[in-house]
Amino acid sequence: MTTIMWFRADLRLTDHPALVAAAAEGAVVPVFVWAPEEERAFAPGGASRWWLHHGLAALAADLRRAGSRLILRRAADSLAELLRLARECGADRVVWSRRYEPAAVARDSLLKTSLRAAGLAAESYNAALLREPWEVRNKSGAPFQVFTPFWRHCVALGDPPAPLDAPVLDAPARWPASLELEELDLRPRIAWDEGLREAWQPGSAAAAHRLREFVHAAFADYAEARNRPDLAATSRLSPHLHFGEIGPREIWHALRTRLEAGRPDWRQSQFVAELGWREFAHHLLFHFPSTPSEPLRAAYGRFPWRDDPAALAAWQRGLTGYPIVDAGMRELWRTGWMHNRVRMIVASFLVKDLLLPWSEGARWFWDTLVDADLAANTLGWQWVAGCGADAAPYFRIFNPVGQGMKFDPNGDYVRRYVPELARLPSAWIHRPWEAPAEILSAAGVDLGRHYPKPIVDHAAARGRALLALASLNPAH
DNA sequence: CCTGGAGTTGTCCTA
DNA sequence: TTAGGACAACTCCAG
Repeated sequence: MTTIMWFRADLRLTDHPALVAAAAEGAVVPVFVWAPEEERAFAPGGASRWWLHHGLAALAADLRRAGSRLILRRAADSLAELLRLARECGADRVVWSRRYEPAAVARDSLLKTSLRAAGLAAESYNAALLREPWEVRNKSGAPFQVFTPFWRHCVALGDPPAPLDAPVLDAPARWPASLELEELDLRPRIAWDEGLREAWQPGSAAAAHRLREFVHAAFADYAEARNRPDLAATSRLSPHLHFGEIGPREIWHALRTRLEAGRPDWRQSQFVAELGWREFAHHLLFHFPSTPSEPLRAAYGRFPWRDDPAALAAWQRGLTGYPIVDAGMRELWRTGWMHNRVRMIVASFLVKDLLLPWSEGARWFWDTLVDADLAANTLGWQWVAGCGADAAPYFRIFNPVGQGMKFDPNGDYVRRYVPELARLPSAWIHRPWEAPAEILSAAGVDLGRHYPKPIVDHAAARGRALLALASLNPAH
């Protein structure tokens, strides 16, 4: 038997049930088909394509070391391309790892039926989640919509299966033709990716390395330090997880091996709960597939969002006049990533201070994040906007000054990404418009020239947001 | 079916 | 200075 291993968001060789199934019987033809049109409204953005380019290069190298290859194709229709590939190499089976985005679910189920109708075997497997979304149900048989009971339930189900070793791959009698990686045209035409190259190394080897470093150095302090964008206290595994360069089961068992003896309660740790949020996001996306574009709470459909292209542009470029917001937006633009605490701050600012639609923020994140993930992005934005599952209460409006002083107390994060403020003392760096004139001039800052004055007054904007939110309540 | 407790990440005012 | 309560109402979920 010859099996096509259809890679998508599972760019690794370990803990890969589909690959193990493929290798168990006969030859394996590893394939990646670039078909962004099939993702509908959510084709990968620029930063994701950059990561994908390098992630595919890394996977191809891993496969070469295993005596195999990665066949690359560009197609408008994955089904037709897989059928063509099967003819070219005499394959009689196609296997893949499941995806959970609505467009992918629809495409994959149709594709499975069609492959079988064409006389090929077709099987899908779980490489991305601890549990399948349909396996997790509350006591009434419905999907969960609140995180805490969801995660309690998941943890009570016990440890997920142990990760699988990378299988031995037999080559097929004849290889189909492949494009060169450059021909997929995933890299930017103009070289804006310098910051990404400095910040990231895609690939499963780098992911494994990052996990080892994190467990060794940062896990113990994670619950506190994870909120500090000025420290390197988070795992930064999110893009690796999104592209499947490492799987959650591998993380789970690495933690178990490392921590079980000294810290038997590790399953209740904050970091493991973050894996839980990733699971919860996929659970919600699978069961509520309209949420990437529609609020889960229907009342928010009539929220009075503003239309203000100038304010949106100021937010996107990091020119709002609120240093912690601008630092975050510039970190995103430069490195393709933003610290989680700062994601909440900038999102709250867009949605509540500027009253701009959460979907605009989600769209910008989608294009600029190397870890852009439809499940996580949708949950995060709807949570901040208050219209999602387990959402923030309406009165929770982040104060960008208070958040800055609390979580970037020395201003180092702001200084790194907003260099025009670098010489301001910590006491003023999160509120330069309140600094005495002599402090500003000593720091070389001319507000309105070197750095903008605040584009909205936070106290006034907060009042406006509370009024707008109250308008959703029929009693008002 | 009913009931009651609870719900990631805040802010601001008052005593 | 600091601690505590108000800030809506609703829906989810378990018992």
